[in-house]
Amino acid sequence: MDGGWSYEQKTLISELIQGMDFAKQLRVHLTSAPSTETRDMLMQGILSSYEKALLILKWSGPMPQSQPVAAVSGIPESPLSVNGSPQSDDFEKGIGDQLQNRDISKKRKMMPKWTDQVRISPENGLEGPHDDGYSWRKYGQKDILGARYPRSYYRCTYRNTQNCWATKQVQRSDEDPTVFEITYRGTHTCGNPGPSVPAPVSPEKQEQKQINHQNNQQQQQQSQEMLSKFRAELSVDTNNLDSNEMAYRPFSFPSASVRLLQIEHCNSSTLANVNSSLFGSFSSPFLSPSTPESNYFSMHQANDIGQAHNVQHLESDPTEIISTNTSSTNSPIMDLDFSLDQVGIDPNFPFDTSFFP
DNA sequence: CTGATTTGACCGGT
DNA sequence: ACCGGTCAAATCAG
Repeated sequence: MDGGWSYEQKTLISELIQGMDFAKQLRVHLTSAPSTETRDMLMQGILSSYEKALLILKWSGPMPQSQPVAAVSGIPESPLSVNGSPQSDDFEKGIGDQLQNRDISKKRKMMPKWTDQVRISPENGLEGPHDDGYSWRKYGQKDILGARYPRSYYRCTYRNTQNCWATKQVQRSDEDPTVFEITYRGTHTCGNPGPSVPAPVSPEKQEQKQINHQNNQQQQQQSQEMLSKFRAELSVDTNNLDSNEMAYRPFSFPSASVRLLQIEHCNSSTLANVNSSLFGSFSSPFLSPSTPESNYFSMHQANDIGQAHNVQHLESDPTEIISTNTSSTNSPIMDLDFSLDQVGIDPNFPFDTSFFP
């Protein structure tokens, strides 16, 4: 925390340098040799370098003072944010060993949480069979006070088998039924990113179906209308894409929805985690070019990541997308206690904290 | 038959 | 006490 460079810091620097080096090589490669293998290899190198670096940052005493606010530079509208509380205590307790029921709820509470608002304009549609690669299992539905539509709860299918605690909630906006609000909580620790997985059924799709059946007739009509429109093609809103991002995108996508991604609550650790998620999502197309369901992020150039009004562009199924946290199975990166700002990582640079063996 | 969804009960936090 | 989130038995679907 003080004075000269510790071993960790040196390693950190070296990792970052290495990562940058890999990135440079990759750039060269992208412009010259289209060898997929080399590209992937370089990408792996980049990812692992950054991951190591991040880990080091985490374990070598993140916060200078007890005011994480400074690190995050403030998340104004975040209600739950910025409490300098020493959360890592319980958190790490939970991580290493078996999950005790009491800890779980605590742990969940401090899981990273972000909300993704998906709007579908009437002209647009959604084509459903989209999937972020994760498979979700619905475990509940609730009528929410003051909300016209019920909220659905999903958890990762591999919760039991792989101890993956990622969950999401889907809530249709009452004012604008074309808007779905998807709240993701926790990162996937299952190794089931599933670009290769055929994408089971999109839960929200079903929800729409279900809503059609359940709610009153007006809503039914509305929903059906929507469904059919969803099936039509989505238009791509490129308003928020900056040219950089465009250049990064290796492929075009046939349909897309515009999604507003806002990080809802976070303390510093959460924020960092979310950021890694964002990057992970963004980079996924690079890792698996064969996947048509990749996610695209357009980070809205925020000097202050804390503001985090990011826009993600993806294809299809507006209610399904995103999430994509990328955690590799034993990535303690979950609990990073720093802001990427600090280390000066270019938010535009796509990288993925996950790598699949 | 197996796995996913539904839905009322339950539980914990406020 | 209320409300949101989760559980789990019943039900459904492939």
